[in-house]
Amino acid sequence: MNRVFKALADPTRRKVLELLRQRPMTAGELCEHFPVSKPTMSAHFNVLREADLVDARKQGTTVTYRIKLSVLEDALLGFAQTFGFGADTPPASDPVTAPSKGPRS
Amino acid sequence: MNRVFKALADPTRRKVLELLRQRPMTAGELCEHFPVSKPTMSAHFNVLREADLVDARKQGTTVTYRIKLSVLEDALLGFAQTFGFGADTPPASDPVTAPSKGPRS
DNA sequence: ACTATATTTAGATGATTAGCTAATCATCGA
DNA sequence: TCGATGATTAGCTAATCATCTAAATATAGT
Repeated sequence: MNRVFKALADPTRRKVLELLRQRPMTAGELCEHFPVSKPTMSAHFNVLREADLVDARKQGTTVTYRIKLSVLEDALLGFAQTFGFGADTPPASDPVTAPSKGPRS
Repeated sequence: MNRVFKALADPTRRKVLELLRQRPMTAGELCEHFPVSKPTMSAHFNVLREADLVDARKQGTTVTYRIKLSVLEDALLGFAQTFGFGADTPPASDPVTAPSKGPRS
């Protein structure tokens, strides 16, 4: 999950995900949307793959990237629920800070 | 919003936010929960403040940090809605990729 | 005014990151 | 088999980042 947030920290990568939300796209197709070199984009794709946010499928000479929506959803909503918003699930009762569990005072 | 995601990219800072979810805490109190030096924590607090995720209130010699839940919620759920989950709002129709607007093909 | 406490600032360092160009790999069509 | 195309790898640089120690600042209490 740390990797997911690290991946989301870069605006280029967030925009890649938004593009992939519409439809799967090849590496080259994605590259056309950004003013950076293809190797740079390839590195971004790697970060997204290592975060398990996208799936890469090679077909012939092209690689098609597809967003893994459920992974993004789990990370995002899971974190959101920790703070009590985004769903009906109550905020986590953090054992560290829960009553009479913390080492404080 | 970029600053928010940058801030969330570090696990220490995410944990600070989780601690502040329970109650406002002073800088020193927060520091006790982490195995890093106080100046390092101070830097993390700065990042969180610049992302507008926390509010710093000085009282005498101590500084009390308070989470700004609405800012976190707006960023998190706003982004989540872009992808169609987390709320009843439909996913954004990205003008860049919407039909007959993109420079593609 | 002096001292102790809470926190931040300054300055340095090692690690990571985003970016580039050039080169390589892999696949397809002729 | 060659050459073109799509994509990644290698190797580099500049910038950012997390961390540290030492010093500075600010406030409170004596």
